[in-house]
Amino acid sequence: MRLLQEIISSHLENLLAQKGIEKAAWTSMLQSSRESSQGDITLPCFSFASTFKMAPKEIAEHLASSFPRLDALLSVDAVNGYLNFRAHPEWMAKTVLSQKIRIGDALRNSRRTGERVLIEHTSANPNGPFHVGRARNAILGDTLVRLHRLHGNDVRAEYYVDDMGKQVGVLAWALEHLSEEDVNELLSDREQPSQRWVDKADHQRVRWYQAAQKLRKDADEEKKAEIETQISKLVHASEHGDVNVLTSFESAYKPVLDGMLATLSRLGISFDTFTKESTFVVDGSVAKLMRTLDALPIADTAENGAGFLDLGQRGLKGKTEFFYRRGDGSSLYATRDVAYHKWKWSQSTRLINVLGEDHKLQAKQVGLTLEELNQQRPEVLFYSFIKLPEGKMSTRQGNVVFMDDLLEEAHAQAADVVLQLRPEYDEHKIAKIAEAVATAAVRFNIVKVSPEKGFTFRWEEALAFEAGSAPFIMYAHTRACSIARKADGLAESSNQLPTVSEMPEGLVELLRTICKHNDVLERSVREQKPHLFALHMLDLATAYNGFYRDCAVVQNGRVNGFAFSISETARELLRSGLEGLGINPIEEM
RNA sequence: GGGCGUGUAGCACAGCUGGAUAAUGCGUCGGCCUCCUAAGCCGAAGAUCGCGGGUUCGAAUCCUGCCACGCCCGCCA
Repeated sequence: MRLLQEIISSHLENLLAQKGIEKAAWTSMLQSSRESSQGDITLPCFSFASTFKMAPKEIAEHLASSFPRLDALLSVDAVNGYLNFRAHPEWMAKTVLSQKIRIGDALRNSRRTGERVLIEHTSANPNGPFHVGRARNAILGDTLVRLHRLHGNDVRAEYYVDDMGKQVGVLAWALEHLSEEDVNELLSDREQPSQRWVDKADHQRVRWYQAAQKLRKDADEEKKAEIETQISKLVHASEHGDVNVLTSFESAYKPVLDGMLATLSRLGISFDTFTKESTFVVDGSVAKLMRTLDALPIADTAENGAGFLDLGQRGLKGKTEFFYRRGDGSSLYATRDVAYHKWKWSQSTRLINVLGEDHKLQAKQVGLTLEELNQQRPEVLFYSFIKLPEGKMSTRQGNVVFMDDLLEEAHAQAADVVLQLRPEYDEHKIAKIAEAVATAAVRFNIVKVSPEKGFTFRWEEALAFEAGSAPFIMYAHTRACSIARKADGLAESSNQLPTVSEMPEGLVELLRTICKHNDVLERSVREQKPHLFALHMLDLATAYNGFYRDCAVVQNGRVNGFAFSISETARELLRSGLEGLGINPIEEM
């Protein structure tokens, strides 16, 4: 539709310039119609009233009558002060078939934009399995990665591995000091973990972590002090770049991380690069950074020698001290994050981070510090947490839904549905479809809502396979695939472009939706709003279903060439769009 | 206490760079399989856009006060 807007814009410019109205004054007002029954593009004329010295209604009428007749437009109407433009269906059909609407593709043929984007997402501490809450980051991040690729950007998906500090220290300590019996005894009051995952390292080792946390909290004072001393020693060593300790940490968390990545892999999520937090301690860049920060005008030192920046001078409200060095000289998580970001800027021209809302303050501090170092702050996509109907999702309280369990349940329920709907399919085929449907439903359920909305996880919604869900879009795609199979090898009955009067509503609506496709993708990528594209894909599927209802592509053994071309275009957009959402575009279901 | 975010039909959610009759899905009620896969299609009912004030020709959208909920306010990560 952007194309149409540009066409209208160029003609409008002449008309309005005669009245002395500059393009800048109205260009943002020329927009997609809110009231789609009235037109496709609308210009509200109210603000011209004083310049024209006419009522808005008359201005719109005047503009409508003097607007030139164009092939691209079916009508130009004035309604109550609005100037409404309706796209000509024949023009839309020609535009769609002439490939002016770029057909996106997640894997190949993308138009390159030349933009290099580094998207960091997930970066979860490798201390236990993903629950649905933590997975929102991965799903949002991976969708963003895919949409950027679909749009033609060069994208690198990066996982920042938290391989030092307290959390990994606790895990490493536990694995060394606690036996399986110790762990079982410490966690005896908890629900036993699912037998299904006993061999999966993330589910296995998290018990050591939990047991250690329990000891740190509940053991007698003497024992607690001993444990704290041992862990502190490890953490301290890691923060000073002790390679032996870091290596032992790695052997503690690596299997956990691999287990977590296996879960993500089932959802179609993968990473191009992994960068370890310790890298920047070991290579000296953190120490160098701290010296640079010391020299800043807003830097200051606390009584015990700790270093901080007074970000209040840069507009930060509330607590304004941002500590980057402890009294003992070691770095903090945030310091390393600044060093990491400096390095990231050396790798790419655009940085995007996906972070939970709890990181907002931290991200602000890091951003301000980067600006203080004459570097840009990264773009950040913040998301709110997923709650359970019973309350907050928390590993500690055992109040969680593990992604592994959700996927198993989703698969089982999807398989039931397939079996019921397609009893003729064999076991293998059912399993394949069920897996695609299950993972798609789970991803889509999360990605379709705006990230800042804190939503409550409900099984029945995550496992909905009807309209408004991923399977609805997948189903429209399988219909298009089915038509393509049927049409293969058949003779064409005609290949004429129909006239407007011959075009049914379903066809026109599909053309309209296809014309919007890349506008939505572009906006989704520019504004970091994956849900916009997800919702557009629902619209596209709905529009395709309307086309399917109104236009017979294959009839009496003959293929309508025109309708088939439109169907094929929609099929390609559905396929690539589904891939952009991380959904396997299966051809039958 | 301070900062940030959210509040839209029974439920969930879109719209928030101001524009017309507030979009969509679930649920409810009613209809459609001799016809390219009915995981579909068609129709109906259902909304004081949290509450009050302000700006404007025009406010769900901007400003302001209040209320409710979430997150943050470690020399933790």
